[in-house]
Amino acid sequence: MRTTSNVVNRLEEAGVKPSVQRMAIMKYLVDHPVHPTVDMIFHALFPAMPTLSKTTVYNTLKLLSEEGVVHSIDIDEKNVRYDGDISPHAHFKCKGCGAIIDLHIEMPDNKHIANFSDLKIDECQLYYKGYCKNCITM
Amino acid sequence: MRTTSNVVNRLEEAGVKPSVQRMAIMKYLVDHPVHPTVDMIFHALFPAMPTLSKTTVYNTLKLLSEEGVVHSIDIDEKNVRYDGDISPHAHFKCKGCGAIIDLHIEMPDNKHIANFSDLKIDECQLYYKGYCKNCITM
DNA sequence: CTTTGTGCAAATTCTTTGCACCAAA
DNA sequence: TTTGGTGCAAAGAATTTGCACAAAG
Repeated sequence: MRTTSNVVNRLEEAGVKPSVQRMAIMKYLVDHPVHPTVDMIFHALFPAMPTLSKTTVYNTLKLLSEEGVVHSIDIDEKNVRYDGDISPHAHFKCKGCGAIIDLHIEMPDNKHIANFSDLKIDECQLYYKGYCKNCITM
Repeated sequence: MRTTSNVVNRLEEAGVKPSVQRMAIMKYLVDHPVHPTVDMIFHALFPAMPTLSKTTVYNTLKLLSEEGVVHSIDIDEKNVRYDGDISPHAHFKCKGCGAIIDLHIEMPDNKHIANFSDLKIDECQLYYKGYCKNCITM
């Protein structure tokens, strides 16, 4: 299957051993670009993997985001969200339904901040909040 | 005192009754633009206000941010930060010392997203992470 | 009085930790 | 074996909730 080999590659390239659990979590993220929470991932995988523990999901996502294989997203005050798409893009959160949507717009240029040269910037997150199509009318 | 009357004005303009506690919290935010957590605010005010409860700090900040008097900042995974400066600006978080610094740079133009016209955007947050001057060398 | 704000204590929720067991090299 | 991964149960930390009391008009 296409995704599976991609997933193995992405893990191995980052020096992460592709265990069954790690591959399942990574594959889930790639196949479900909805920026799921730990809980969502756990409940999605549990039926097919009844020995999976939430601790492992936490451990894995922590490892993967430290290694840069996935991104963690703090757009939601309540839970951390995870994104398997690490290309630069912004996010929009609907305050009505809670959905988090990718915005593939141009990200701000870090050179703008060359002035603030006493900072070493290595991450940038751009978040928008408002209401999506379905929630505007309500 | 300058700040106090400003604080009263900002609360009243938003239709928030200026109780002693609310004024103290608002004044603290304006006078200490370090994007404090609930806990920091509580511990700063408690000595002079021994009956203050953390619940009231939570209640007040929730109310103030709902009314747009302050901004809540999700740059830190662990605790929500609050900002009394509601002018548009970006934030930088040092991954070394944890400091959160204002970046008064131009914010991205929402018109860029006019294409995504099926979204009603009413908030924008721009976060940078990295290392500050003092933490780069370590 | 009546409404609104405050604050204690308990409950909830998300996340981390300690430790024992399992698996792969 | 030895190292690293997994998972349970417990701990920890941040925030919310329920309810009684206090304050203000």
